[in-house]
Amino acid sequence: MANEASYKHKKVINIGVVKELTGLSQRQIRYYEERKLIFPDRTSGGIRKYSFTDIEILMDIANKIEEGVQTREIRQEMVRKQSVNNEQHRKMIQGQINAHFGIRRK
Amino acid sequence: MANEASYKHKKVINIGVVKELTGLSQRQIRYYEERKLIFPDRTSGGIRKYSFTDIEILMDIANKIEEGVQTREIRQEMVRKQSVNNEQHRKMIQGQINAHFGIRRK
DNA sequence: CGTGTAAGGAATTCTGACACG
DNA sequence: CGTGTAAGGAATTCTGACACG
Repeated sequence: MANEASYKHKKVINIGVVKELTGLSQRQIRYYEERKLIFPDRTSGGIRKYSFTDIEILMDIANKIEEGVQTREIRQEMVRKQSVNNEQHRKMIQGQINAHFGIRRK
Repeated sequence: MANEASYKHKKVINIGVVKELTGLSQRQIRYYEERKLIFPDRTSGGIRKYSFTDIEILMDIANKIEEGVQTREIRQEMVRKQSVNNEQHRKMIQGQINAHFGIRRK
């Protein structure tokens, strides 16, 4: 059976449902994509497909917008967090490599 | 944050995606509904909405059909399993009630 | 019984633009 | 900057029916 968590990231949801689940307008949802805050997939016909993760992100965005944060700032924050994650991930991988090979000496 | 597992049961997926994910035709998917094997939601406009659970069920159905099992038999099997589950659930609840109140005596 | 298909219509989504600010 | 809206078109989905078997 497939990993359950993968459902969360699978892009299968139309904008109409995203609208229902987030309370945002289609205009808002598309605008946040234009501002590079979300990245839906597309069908061959051009229909946007979102994941549950996208929906969670959109709700976070909505909160920040309400607080007066600009999309530009939200975007910068996302990029920053991403590079932090990448760094943490790099360190973790390196740690695993060390655990396997690093300490041992001939 | 919402229970992650709830994503699995949320009916948000259009038949086109279900078709992609299961490899079944729209005709087949709709027919299995007619035979009461799956129960998608509907939008106010009448568009069917499926969950990831529905997709899993559809893949099970597809396997059984391939094995030559009739929809009628699959249906009966589902009903049987459901009543077993209900019975187990009843017993479990009763067990919890007993654990709380049953053993103690004044 | 289970599935394909053509038919016509309806619901949904898409883009680009104008508007306000 | 962020969002609403009317406009026209395209992609998607729906139902009921005929067909084969």
